[in-house]
Amino acid sequence: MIEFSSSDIVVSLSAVIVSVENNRPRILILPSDDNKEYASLPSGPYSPESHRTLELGLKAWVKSRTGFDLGYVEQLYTFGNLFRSQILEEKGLRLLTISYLALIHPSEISEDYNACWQNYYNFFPWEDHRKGRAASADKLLEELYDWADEASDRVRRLERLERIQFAFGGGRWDPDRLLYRYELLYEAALIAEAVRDWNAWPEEERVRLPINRDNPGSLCCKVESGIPLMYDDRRILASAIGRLRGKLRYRPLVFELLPEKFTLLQIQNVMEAIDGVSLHKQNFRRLLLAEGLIKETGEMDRTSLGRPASLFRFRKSIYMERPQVRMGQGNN
Amino acid sequence: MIEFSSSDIVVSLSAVIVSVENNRPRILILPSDDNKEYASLPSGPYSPESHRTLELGLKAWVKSRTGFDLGYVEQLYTFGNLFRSQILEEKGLRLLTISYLALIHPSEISEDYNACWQNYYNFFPWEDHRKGRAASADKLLEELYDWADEASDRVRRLERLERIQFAFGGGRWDPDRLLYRYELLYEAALIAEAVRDWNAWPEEERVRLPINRDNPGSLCCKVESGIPLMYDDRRILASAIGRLRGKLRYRPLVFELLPEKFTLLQIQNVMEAIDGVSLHKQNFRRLLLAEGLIKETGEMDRTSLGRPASLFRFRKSIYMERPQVRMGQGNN
DNA sequence: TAATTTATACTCAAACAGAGTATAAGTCAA
DNA sequence: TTGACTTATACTCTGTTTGAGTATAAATTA
Repeated sequence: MIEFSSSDIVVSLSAVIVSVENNRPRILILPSDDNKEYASLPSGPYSPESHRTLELGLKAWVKSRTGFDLGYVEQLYTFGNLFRSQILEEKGLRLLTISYLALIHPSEISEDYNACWQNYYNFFPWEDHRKGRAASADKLLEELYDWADEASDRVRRLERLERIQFAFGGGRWDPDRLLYRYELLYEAALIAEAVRDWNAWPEEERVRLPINRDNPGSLCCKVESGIPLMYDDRRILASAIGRLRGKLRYRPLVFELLPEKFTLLQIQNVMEAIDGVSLHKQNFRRLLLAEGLIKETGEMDRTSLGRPASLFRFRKSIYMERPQVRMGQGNN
Repeated sequence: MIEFSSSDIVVSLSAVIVSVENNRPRILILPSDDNKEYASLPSGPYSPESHRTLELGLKAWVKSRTGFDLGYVEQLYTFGNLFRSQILEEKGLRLLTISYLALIHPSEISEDYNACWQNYYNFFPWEDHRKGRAASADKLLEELYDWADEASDRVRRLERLERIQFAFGGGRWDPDRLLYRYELLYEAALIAEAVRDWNAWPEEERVRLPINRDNPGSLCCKVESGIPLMYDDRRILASAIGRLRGKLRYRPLVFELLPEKFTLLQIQNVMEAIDGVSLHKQNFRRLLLAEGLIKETGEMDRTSLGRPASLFRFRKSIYMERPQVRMGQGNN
């Protein structure tokens, strides 16, 4: 029926584990140790003999390594292309990685385990527009225009300009296009991994040779384009955050990142942290209340400055009826 | 580094290959032969030694088997849970399936290869609401209410009713919830596969025991709930069509299913075929023209009855700038 | 020539999104 | 105790989008 063996394939599960603390969106990483130059995403083997489903396997593995019970878990993408792990490929093995997005509820987070959380904007500094357009976004944009000018002919140049426009410029900044931006930057060799991987790729598949104009001949990334990760882990991270941002807009996932009771501002802060944009407070409030997804508890939050805010709770019962959590745009 | 072997895993690539012909949305299937009771999706091995990427592997395999060059290809989901292939599991192997959605451009379709196309509403008869709400949707809804009544307690019953409401009833029919509906029907044992798989599952994981009230004791599905497929192929199909419907709303994928030049009605017909709903013609026109994704050719279509329609062409150049292809709702 | 069919233009009202003003209810520091 | 500051919440205004419908144009066929 299926006439092949797959002993030359190694299957792993990688997880992008997200939580939000104090307006900082963070992910769990395994820090680089002496042997490794790069940090990596938590990644474990897939053991069909001990787990009925992929997701259960992932949860069990994460639990055993970090002690965290994952809340929301969603499969993202399966990577199986060549040039992902040189070590395995030298042994004639192909690495197949099934990536997951997972959210951790604040109640799960114990103080004694604070080692490996990293603000994810460390990996995508151009993505945080909460205090106005990120400076690095504009710097990268300049670099991208240089890249467009290097195109071999006019059509190709225009195509590059169009992609740049779609990713970074034009009308409104779209947080959901994170992955698209990352891939464009990679292609333009403005991402450290692109430089690192340059030699591994066959000649005809290589991205632009990164040339530092100030120091011709050297391979380097001039601008702050974030911290690199192991293998293609930063790409996986990009797809996870992009997906999270998109999904937040039409499914009530925020509550997975909020305590049992919360104020409207807390919801807004989590949304803003993840999206990297700031929202119009009054309109955000209007939308949230119109949704009917939350219910007033009658209690007040007195921990913060200013007029106390009502505490709300998520109405799980109505979860399914109203899938939309729309959002406003723009600063106050 | 990754300390495990995966010789007990078998990896396959499955494809849901879609085209639209004459207002009928179709998929490619491998018909059941003498050995098999069920038809299945085209599915091939993943051979890392011969293909650089998963997608290239899929394309090559489909090309060799069917002669089709796939246009748009998108990875969907990777299935790796237990109870997917009894045959392999008896040998101690786990089947890992990476599923894909692929679209075939009409120009690719040769007349001599017409064997294996099937209208996908044959598998989801409750999904076609182009001529008003599908009769089978209402029949299934009745069955689902019976299922809700069978719940062990009040809370569980209300939860079921809520899910039923979300899937089938309430305000507006949402074509994007196809997968959700399929999974609900499966759980309520209204899908033939649920009955077929019933014995394979461990006791505590089983879905409802399907009882035909008219003929107590027998396992059966009373209503027309579509043609079953091999393994969990119909679930894969459901996720593919659901995804296609969703994506069509915010990416200009329709053009992958249309000839080089087309009338506005042709676009609408393809959209309606895939979504299974009918749209307001004038509003659809307004939206399409506002998008700027299409350009008039100046030519007219004289092949159909009535006033000739302008022929348009897809403006690829602007592809990236305007990702949205919104749609109106409702009948004329 | 009239009935039929499809295309296309235009109107109208309700709902919604973006932006802002106004006011309430707390804290904190002088 | 007052006034500056901070946050919450209510409400307004306007332009856009959406859903639904009317009107007219341009072809075919009986």
